[in-house]
Amino acid sequence: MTATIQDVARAAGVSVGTVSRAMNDYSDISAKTRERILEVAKEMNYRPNLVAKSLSSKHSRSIAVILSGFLEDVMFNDFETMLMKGCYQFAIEHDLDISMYVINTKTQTEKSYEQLCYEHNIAGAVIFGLKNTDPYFKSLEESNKPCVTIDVEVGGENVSNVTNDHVAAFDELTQYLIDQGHKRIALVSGRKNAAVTVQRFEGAMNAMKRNGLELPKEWVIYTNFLKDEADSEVEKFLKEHGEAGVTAFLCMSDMLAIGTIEALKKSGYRVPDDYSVVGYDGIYVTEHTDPKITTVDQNIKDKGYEAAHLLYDMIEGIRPAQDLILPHSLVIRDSVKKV
Amino acid sequence: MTATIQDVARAAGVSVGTVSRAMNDYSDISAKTRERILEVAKEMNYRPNLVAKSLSSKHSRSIAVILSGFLEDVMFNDFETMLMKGCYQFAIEHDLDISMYVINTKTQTEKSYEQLCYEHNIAGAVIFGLKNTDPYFKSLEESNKPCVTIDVEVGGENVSNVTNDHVAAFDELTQYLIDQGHKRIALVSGRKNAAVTVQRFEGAMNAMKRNGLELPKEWVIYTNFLKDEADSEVEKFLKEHGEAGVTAFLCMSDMLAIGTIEALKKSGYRVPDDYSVVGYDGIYVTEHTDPKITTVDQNIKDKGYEAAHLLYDMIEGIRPAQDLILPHSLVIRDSVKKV
DNA sequence: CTGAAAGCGCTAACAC
DNA sequence: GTGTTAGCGCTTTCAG
Repeated sequence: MTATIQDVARAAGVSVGTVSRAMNDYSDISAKTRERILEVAKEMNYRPNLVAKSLSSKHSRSIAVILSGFLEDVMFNDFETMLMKGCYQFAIEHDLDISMYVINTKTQTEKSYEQLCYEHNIAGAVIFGLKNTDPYFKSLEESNKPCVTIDVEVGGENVSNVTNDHVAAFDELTQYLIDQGHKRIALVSGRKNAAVTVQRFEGAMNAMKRNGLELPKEWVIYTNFLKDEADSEVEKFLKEHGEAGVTAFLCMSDMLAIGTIEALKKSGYRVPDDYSVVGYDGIYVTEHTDPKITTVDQNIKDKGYEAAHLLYDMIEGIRPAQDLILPHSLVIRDSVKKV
Repeated sequence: MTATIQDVARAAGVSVGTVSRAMNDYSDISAKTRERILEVAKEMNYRPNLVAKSLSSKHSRSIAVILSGFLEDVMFNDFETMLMKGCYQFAIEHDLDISMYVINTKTQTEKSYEQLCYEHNIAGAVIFGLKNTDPYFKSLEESNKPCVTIDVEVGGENVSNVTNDHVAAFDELTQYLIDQGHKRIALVSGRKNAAVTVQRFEGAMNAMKRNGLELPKEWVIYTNFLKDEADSEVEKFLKEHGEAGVTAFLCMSDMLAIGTIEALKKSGYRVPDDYSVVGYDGIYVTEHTDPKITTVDQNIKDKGYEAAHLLYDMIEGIRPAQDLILPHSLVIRDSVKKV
């Protein structure tokens, strides 16, 4: 069995209180005793029980990454993984305890965010994958525990949002396509009412209008951000609109771009020779597809890192809840042809 | 603030002990009071504090997924994600609390597995990504907390291993390639001393020898299981050995197969027309690459599920530590040409 | 500076 | 059946 604070106190010939003071680097203890206790603790391989610690102190150095829809979604891609990496990176650098929990629409109704935090003595969480139809969406607003959402604006005293200027970014991406001479552009869209979809749509429209272009309804291809859907829907689109249709596909995510490219290849077309395709997100694989995909890089890992950072600052009272808009950058690669 | 057991007791006009009995569904309590207490608890939105619970009861319904190398490895692919999904799936179905922790070589030296469990009052863990050079590798053996490793045999009273018969599976895969008429086969290998590499190598050799084939040293391409390495190494290989070389690439993982195909395409070859390629693992993307990759499906999600299952049974004393060998299946798709 | 003691929220004997 | 009470391992007053 692992040594407890009692064991260390006994071995060092001091009280548990003193050991606690030594372990937590308090000032009201003589350097000499601290040294000695630390020595003894090390020898005994003592590790404070985090659980007891947080129970007793009522505040914890534990944060969480909460994933919504992890088990439901067919695919979980680089995006979420990179975001997690960023969070874990920050946590490890700052000696925070971090763990990942999974929720779904059902568990959200059973247990509020605050209760989840309370159950595990978690100081706060970064939440991914929340849909605007999820129960948490409203309950977060009244939460006393700080949290940071990604790309989804919830509102409330204790909730921050880390995002990008998706409107501007998608505008840039669209403009790039236009600058390359594309006038007839299909939009491969994500879930109709998702916040990110709405923003990106707005960006696309801004660019199109500015350039006097139109986006007919039938050129908008809706998906739930799933690659396979892009694949099948684009295939269908090609059959319906044929060669005379568009010259480029503007995709709301990289996964959709990958699906689109698959559909195009399957139908016997070459990218970018026959059709140009652009993605959005900047996930790892876009650098390794054929062709390499032109996309908007969201610096996803940084996004995770900054989300954890902001959460930490909120917990410590350093920064208030806020919307953090991170920079993005257009990454030009090989999936667009100048026409 | 969230209600405590005290609050519920007071509101229901009973003692905390009784509330505890009601909440935990003990038998020595009248149905009537139980009902009433549950009612009150529900109304108050009471949720027991798991932390206090495990601290007091000394056993917890919390398990963990521990990832080694999550932050170091350039890529974290479908494989680990599917494994996690399986674990979380089991946990959720069985009302276990599950969370994910990340370790690396450094943190492994600072804190043993047992200490990590102790710190968080975790009953046990499924551990992924352990390298045979990692500090945990030895320390797990003496652990009192049960754990389940994936594809890596550690040994010890409390450690199980969930794996596949990689020797047989890789033998089958190789045999398939041979059956399709391939005699000159390059092996795209993983990390030289990794357990999985050794096993797969053995499988390949078994099949080759049985068929009177040779595997010259220069046809073995070593990587660290990274796609990009496969890409660059295979490209190099093609330059060195040219057209007259091999007719097929036998890859130790799907990611390596993807990298290999990329290299082949980049060098102007078609798959499977010019070269055949097979992968191993059965990750999601192999179904959606161009061409679809012939591979060995490990049923990765099941693997995660069964790992969590076994862990649970070990914790509950239902099953002892053991090596669980799960079935695999050859999935024939489009990346191999009959020659 | 250090020890003693109360208490975090809960469980698990032990009484009655 | 139910209440009472002693901890679980730790932090944090409060004395001295």
